[in-house]
Amino acid sequence: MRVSREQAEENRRRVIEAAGRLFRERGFDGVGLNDLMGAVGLTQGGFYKQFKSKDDLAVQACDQVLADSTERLTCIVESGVDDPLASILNQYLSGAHREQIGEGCIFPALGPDAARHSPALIQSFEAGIKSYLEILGRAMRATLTHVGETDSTVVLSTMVGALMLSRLVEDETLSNQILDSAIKSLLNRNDRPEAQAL
Amino acid sequence: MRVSREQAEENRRRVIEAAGRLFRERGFDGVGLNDLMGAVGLTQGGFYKQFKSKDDLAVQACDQVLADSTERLTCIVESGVDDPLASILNQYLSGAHREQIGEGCIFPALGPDAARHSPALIQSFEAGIKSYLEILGRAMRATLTHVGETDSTVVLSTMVGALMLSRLVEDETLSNQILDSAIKSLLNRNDRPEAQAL
DNA sequence: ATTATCTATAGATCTATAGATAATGC
DNA sequence: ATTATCTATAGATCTATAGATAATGC
Repeated sequence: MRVSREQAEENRRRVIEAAGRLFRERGFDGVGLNDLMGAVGLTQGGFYKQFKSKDDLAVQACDQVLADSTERLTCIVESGVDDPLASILNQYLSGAHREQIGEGCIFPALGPDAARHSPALIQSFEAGIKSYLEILGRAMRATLTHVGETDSTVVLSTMVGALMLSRLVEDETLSNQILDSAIKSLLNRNDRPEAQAL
Repeated sequence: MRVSREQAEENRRRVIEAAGRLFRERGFDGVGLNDLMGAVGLTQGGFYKQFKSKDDLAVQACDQVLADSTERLTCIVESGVDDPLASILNQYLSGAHREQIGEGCIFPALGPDAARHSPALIQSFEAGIKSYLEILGRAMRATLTHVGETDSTVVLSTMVGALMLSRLVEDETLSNQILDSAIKSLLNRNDRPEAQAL
């Protein structure tokens, strides 16, 4: 029954990862301890030897998800691609992201849920939002044609809102329009082609 | 114990109204049948004589909330005010709206929750989104300085995303910035003062 | 007589804890 | 000997149902 200390640490890591996915898919209240432990082949009895409480795991899982997401975004910005903002928007505001809620951005998946939970969870989200804003700001500055007026908060708000709404619309034409219009709006705003054309 | 038929109908109406507030405040899973019936002074035993299931009530409550919201927005647009879009944005993206989640817009309060629930609930939200888009489109067309490029989906996405994010940020300066930048962005985009200035 | 609401409860589920088991680590 | 995980269960809570109660409505 007992496993090595490294294996136990690995199990713990895998539970946190599974929790990140399951919470995004089903919400915090939609996942029980048996689901969380069962997702990695364990039983729920050992849960409290690994975590202080379900809320404790929720915070750790969200921290992990946010760390992964911000790293992915940072990689895009630092890849040296021509238009990092366009790269980010095209990935974020895609049908693939819309369908993969369990692997997707945490804000449109759990934002309102988190706002109702423990202060620790809100603080985790707040730190994540600030990281996102910082990275988006870098992406906007790295975009050559940028004219430098739009606040990065607007970019994030539109991204998060569009993805969330796109998941509430079964009419696929409208769902795609929500995503595509957001991309176009954020890139046009950034480039201001009309103003430059005049 | 028994009350008149009109009183029963009134009780039913009040349960639906209380449900709309409680669900937005605590999420669908955060409210029990005892909370819902207790909010209007009844006991939970009578619940199933009034509603088919908790999910049935959820759909009715969301329909009611959306009907109320769209009527409020329609009133603003039809009030003949100079800039209906600005009126809507200033109300929607305000600190007051941020603090009053129980009386506020349903999308940033329950959007992700709804996406996980029954198809009936998603359809209710989808119909609400289409109504919002239609009204926002009217508001944009009624705004004199409008240049007619921005999709109403972008306006709604930014509104919903900004309000949701503002509730996840305890740093009030940033929280206000998220709201204010969204207003400014959506009005500027609509007016295009820079393009006109050239 | 009908029925809106009540009390009571079944049955499921969820978080958390207790103690047993069997493998690791000294 | 220590401990990671297991089985088992306590205690709370939640949805839903059953049957009693007392007022309405014919």
